[in-house]
Amino acid sequence: MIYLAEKNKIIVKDLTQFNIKHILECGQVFRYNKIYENDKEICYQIISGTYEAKVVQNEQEAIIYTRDVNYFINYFDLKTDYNEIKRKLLAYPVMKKAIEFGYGIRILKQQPLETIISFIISANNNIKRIQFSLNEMCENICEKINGYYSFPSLQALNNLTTKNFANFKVGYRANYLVETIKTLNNVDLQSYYKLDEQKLTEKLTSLKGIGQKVADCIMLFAFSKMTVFPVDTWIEKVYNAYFAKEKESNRKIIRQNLTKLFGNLSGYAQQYLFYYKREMDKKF
DNA sequence: TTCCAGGTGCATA
DNA sequence: TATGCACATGGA
Repeated sequence: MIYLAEKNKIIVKDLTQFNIKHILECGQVFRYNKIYENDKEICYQIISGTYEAKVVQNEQEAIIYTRDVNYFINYFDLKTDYNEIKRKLLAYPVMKKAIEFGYGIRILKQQPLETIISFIISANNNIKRIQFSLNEMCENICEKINGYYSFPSLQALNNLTTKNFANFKVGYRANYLVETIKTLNNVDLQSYYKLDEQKLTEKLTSLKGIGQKVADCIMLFAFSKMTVFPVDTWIEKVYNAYFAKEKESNRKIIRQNLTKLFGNLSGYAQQYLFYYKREMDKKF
């Protein structure tokens, strides 16, 4: 067990497989804020649906302060041993640097509705503006309770027009969002947890603004499907740098090859590689 | 000015 | 089934 749960906090002792910076900044989630950072510790606020936590991490431990301990034990997937996963992934030589760099990544268990909306906005966009748009949306239609804005319910999202979304700077995705929200009124997202990868892909890609890549992200970050390998512009770069014999730009083929290579560890591998490549390219 | 960012929809062949 | 273009937006 890597954590200890108390009434209003979770203490994570094993920092070889939990690093709040890696977890939040690896690109899987958008609604978080760095509250402060000094030479001793770092503090983030994270909002998921209507839940909120503040995480303070120093050299010895990470403490997750929250009213909803059980929610965040599941959210951070604290019952899974990531050292075992990383050990298996190290069988692939290219993974070594990526895992050393993002050793504290954990794949979050996010809420389906929030993940769907977030990743529709993510298409052909950059992370900074995805965060901006989501925050604008939340701050405009949710009330500030206990110092933060929740993610809106489906009911609240129903009130938003294309023009509203345009004001949140989602660009041409505004209409996709309105259409998908309309469709979701007749969908039980909880029932999607039971579906296999193929069925779930069919359901998700039938929604406006969701293709293979966005569906993969939703399956990975909300439905814990570890057999998927979302291929975006960064993974295409990774593939051509470390895996390809000759340059490949067909993302369907890239996805086929990577899922074949990593099997049921695909989702984990993808996230270590994405974070590593993106951060490395930022620095130079 | 052009390119790029966690791509998708749609028309066309 | 595969290919190519349009699509908002703002930073580099």
